Amino acid sequence: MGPIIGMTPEKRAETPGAEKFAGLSQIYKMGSLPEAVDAARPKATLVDSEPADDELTNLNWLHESTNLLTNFSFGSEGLPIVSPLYDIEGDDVPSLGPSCYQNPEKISATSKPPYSFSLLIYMAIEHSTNKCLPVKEIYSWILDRFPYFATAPTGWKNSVRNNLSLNKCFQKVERSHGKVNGKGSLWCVNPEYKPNLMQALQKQPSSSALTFYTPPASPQSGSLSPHYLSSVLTQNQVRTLKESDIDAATAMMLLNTSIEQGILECEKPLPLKTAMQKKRSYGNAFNHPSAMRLQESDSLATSIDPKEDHNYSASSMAAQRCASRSSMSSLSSVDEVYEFIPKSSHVGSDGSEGFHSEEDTDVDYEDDPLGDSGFASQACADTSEKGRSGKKMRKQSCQEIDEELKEAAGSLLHLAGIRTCLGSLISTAKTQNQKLRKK
DNA sequence: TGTATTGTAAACATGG
DNA sequence: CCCATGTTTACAATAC
Repeated sequence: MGPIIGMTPEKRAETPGAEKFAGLSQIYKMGSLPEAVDAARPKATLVDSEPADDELTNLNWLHESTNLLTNFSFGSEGLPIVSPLYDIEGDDVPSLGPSCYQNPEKISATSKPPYSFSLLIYMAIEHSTNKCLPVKEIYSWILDRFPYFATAPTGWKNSVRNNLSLNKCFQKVERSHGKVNGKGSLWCVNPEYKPNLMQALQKQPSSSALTFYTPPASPQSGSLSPHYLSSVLTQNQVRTLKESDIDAATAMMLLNTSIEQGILECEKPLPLKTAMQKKRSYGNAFNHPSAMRLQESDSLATSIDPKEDHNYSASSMAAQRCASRSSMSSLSSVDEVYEFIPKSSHVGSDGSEGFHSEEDTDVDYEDDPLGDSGFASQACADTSEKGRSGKKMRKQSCQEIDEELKEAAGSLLHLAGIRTCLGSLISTAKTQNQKLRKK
């Protein structure tokens, strides 16, 4: 492969499609997340998308994700329980300390690890509590586990950075401005590629990697159980809501995943963030056939340069996202999706295209005829406040807003691939609205 | 043999 | 200016 075509300097979420909807675009805008990861605690672990690969269509990876919530407790599978969730910063997670990491990696202290840099990075990140690490921590982790690098030429750090930059498996998350936490960004594993990384890791000769990352057998491999998934999500949600300081980035990815997963459900392509547009297609190694198949049939109307398209992640990522199976079907409404977003990350507060969340409804618009939708309710409420022109005006206004709501929500949900939810959602809301009006 | 992946090196930009 | 970080380019080695 020759030199790779230059990419646009702006790697962040600038997908035109996403820009149209500020709400979503903000949601996908990982890089701009305030307190994205610094605020993270043992947190809302990502509920990853599930590629429609045969090997990955089962819930192994999802189960693994669930296990992430429980500190990788694979004990039930008879696998060594190795909790990678020791807190690097020595926070609230019981620190097991590196001593419990006298894993086999260290045995080969002087030999080169059998892992590629991408896997090393992946392991490092996965070991972290926040599932995000600055480069320096990644260095440290690798050095700690693989002393080989202590004596290796310094070029390996360059390789690490190079890999982080180029490998689509890794996402950069900006640190929050206010926090003096060193310079540089935090790096996370792109949930989309996590299954692939795990798969790659399992293919490694090292049994330690296997015991470490091999997901347990799925209780329900093959197809998604909404209940199971719901329970996972609920667990996640509950945990999330308990945290006062929530990892917005994770929640974003969670939402991202959820919505993306819904995309496939409805087979509606969605232009999403193109944050992972990278030149050297490291991530292509993890593209699975199903994704490619979808890509072929994908009518995704992104404005990705076709030249870049085959090589970079944009379309393949979209396809891969589309390949992600999911949880959206288990969500009864948009609100359920948004419940996973920490309030701090809710959009619309800045007057952007407010796709208001439930919290708005609950707090401010209790008498909202469209209780499920703060979006319309606010407008209705405002109208009502001014509504000295009588019920007729108000009714008309609300009807108009209903229409707008349907349109807006329809567009958004259609875009998000969760349109299937819309029918029931709106009809329910409409019914409620009518009932209230009758009163 | 060609291609894809991975590793490595180096140049450069940016920011603390 | 130094250093860490991040990006980009280039090339080599390797596997398939």
